Amino acid sequence: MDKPTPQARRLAQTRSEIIKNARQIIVEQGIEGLSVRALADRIDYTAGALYKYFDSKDDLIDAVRAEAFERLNSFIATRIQPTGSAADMLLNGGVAYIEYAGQHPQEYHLMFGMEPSKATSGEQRDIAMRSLLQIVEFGLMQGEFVAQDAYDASAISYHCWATVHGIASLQTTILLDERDNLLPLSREMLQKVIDGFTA
Amino acid sequence: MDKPTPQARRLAQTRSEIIKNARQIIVEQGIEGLSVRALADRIDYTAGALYKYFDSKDDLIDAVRAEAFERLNSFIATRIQPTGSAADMLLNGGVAYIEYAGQHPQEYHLMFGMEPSKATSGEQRDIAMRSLLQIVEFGLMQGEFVAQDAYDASAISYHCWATVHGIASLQTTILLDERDNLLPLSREMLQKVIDGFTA
DNA sequence: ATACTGCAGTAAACGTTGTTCACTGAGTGT
DNA sequence: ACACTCAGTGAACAACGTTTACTGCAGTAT
Repeated sequence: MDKPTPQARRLAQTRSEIIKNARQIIVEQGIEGLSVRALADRIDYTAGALYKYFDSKDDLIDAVRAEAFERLNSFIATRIQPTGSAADMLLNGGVAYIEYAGQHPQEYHLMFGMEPSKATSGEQRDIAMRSLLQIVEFGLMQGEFVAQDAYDASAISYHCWATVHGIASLQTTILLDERDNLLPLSREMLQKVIDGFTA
Repeated sequence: MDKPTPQARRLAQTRSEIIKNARQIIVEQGIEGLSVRALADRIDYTAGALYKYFDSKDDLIDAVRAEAFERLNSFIATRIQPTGSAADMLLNGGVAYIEYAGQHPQEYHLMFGMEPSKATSGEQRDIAMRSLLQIVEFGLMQGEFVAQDAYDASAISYHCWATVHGIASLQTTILLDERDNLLPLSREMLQKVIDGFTA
């Protein structure tokens, strides 16, 4: 079922080529450097041609954003080994998140710096959210973490998410202090947060 | 010295009128709704006229951003009474920050959602940073807080800043959970962070 | 009073942006 | 050989940020 016809393959191929080059422009020059014409020139197309593949520039950007979320998610996944404790998974996953944001500031800004306005990328974000929630629930279930009142699993997830996101965001915009490397400090901060709900 | 001549007064007056209306457009329609022509129309000017008051649109936006920082800073200041403990100041200040961000999402996005690129607004941001650092140092000095290793005053500030910023940022973009009111939970999370470095 | 000067504001233009649309030309199925 | 689909073109559109030559008024000096 759903055998991809050759035409459909070509279409998908071109589409992903467009997305790939759009991403490269963003990485090199930031989101402001991405114009439909500049992107078309880069792949020897005409500006109008791109509208056979995307309804609008916003649509295109959202596709790039969705891909960025995928990259972020899979990078984090490589840093989490399911054998470890829930605390380790949270810590390593969070640090990976911060590290990725630091190494890909333009992509990170694309993902979180502006309102998504489309649903495609939101899906990917929800995936990340759910896996975070699963880890927390796992930790709660086997007594590694402890909840109280309104500070339940989703609240704990929210707290971790917010901490990691806050650190990553500050890191890309403001270097509050001139440290050689913020990662160890980030790890320490995250560890403190995790300690806050560890039994 | 520095008696403001009538012309200078008028110039400053018009300038602030422009900023005020730019802010209103942003609040009503978001940053995307702000065009030089739309702004000029609103105050019965011509687009070109605004360039007598600002070098560029970016310049204008940065002025709006600087004003937004001032508003945020003074709002926080009203919620901090210097008589209380350092922990209370951090908690109330942080909650005020989150509250303000929730009530003025467009302004918040303007302040932190994009790279500043200009220095005028960065100044205001540094002011907020310094007063935060002062509170932490105050708390450390009288033994209310405790530092360790690399987790010194600036690291603690950074942690608070990141937490508050992360919560505020998530709040304006993603409502992870459908809660009636996120403020109590935010307060609780912030309290936990503060507990982490309280003696 | 008169002429000069500086400056606030205008109107029109320029180049670039996102987007649309009538068209072309090559490939495919019959 | 024919018709049809469809990826891609090129010109046009309105809106954008910005610049420039110009206008007319306020204030000042003579």
